[in-house]
Amino acid sequence: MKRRTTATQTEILTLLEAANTALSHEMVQSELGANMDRATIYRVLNRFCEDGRVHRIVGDDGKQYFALCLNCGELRESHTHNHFHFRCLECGKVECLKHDIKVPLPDGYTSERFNGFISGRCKNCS
Amino acid sequence: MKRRTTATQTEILTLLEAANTALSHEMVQSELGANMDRATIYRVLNRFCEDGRVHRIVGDDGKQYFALCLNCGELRESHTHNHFHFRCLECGKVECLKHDIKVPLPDGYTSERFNGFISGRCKNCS
DNA sequence: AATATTATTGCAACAAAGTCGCAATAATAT
DNA sequence: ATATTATTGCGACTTTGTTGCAATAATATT
Repeated sequence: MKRRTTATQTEILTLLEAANTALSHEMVQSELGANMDRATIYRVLNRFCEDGRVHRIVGDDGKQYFALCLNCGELRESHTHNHFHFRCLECGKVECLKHDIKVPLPDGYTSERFNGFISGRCKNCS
Repeated sequence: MKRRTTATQTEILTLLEAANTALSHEMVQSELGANMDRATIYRVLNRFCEDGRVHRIVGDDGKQYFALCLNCGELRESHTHNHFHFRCLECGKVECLKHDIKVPLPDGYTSERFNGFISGRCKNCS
């Protein structure tokens, strides 16, 4: 499946770059207008994940967030996104935290996906 | 709102104790039979959370899991559940990991909820 | 430049997770 | 034994996310 460049995809990508935070489908929708199809947004974001351009975080609200994650650029190839994400309960922003976290697993356990999430109040909102 | 003891509640509590892992609504349902009402299960579990008997974790599958968390008994009063949870992608078990994790937040940020989640393969399934 | 190929889109339908209102039931208090 | 009210069960609903299928449009082919 060779990828094609489309308007929708570039718009979403540009938005993610500009945002500098992790965005939910909802945020993308409301930024890019209601004329953009919901299913398409999901498909574009999922495609970005598959291609490793974006990583997916599941929030403690059960929703999916997507981020380019500029903080962990060097690690992107290796697909280890072992950093936390912070969601401000006030303004809703979801950002990558810088530190990489190591969690000791019991013997014989192997990790496939890391999902660290903290919510609270960001600097602006506290 | 004074609490009352009911059959449903004790059943669920007993199940959580026996399980020694975190359970989703679905797991509770399938263990305790289809005759038990879905909404009731959710309400019971939410009540347990409010009462501090159980804590809620949101999985990287977007689902809620509930655990007595025997590992962190001493901490229960303080309501700080800063430990990770591990879900085996094979057998589906969700367990509390022992270690408490400290995540450094940027200046001015305050934490309200911690949700650490790792999925992979447990000892039995790898 | 015109055509063929097929990735992507838009729409509708769907599934699953979770919540809520309301009347019926059943634990506790009187 | 009765009154009070927390809990249950049912149904309806919302939100998130996915999927099938026909239409559209980006690339490859000639």
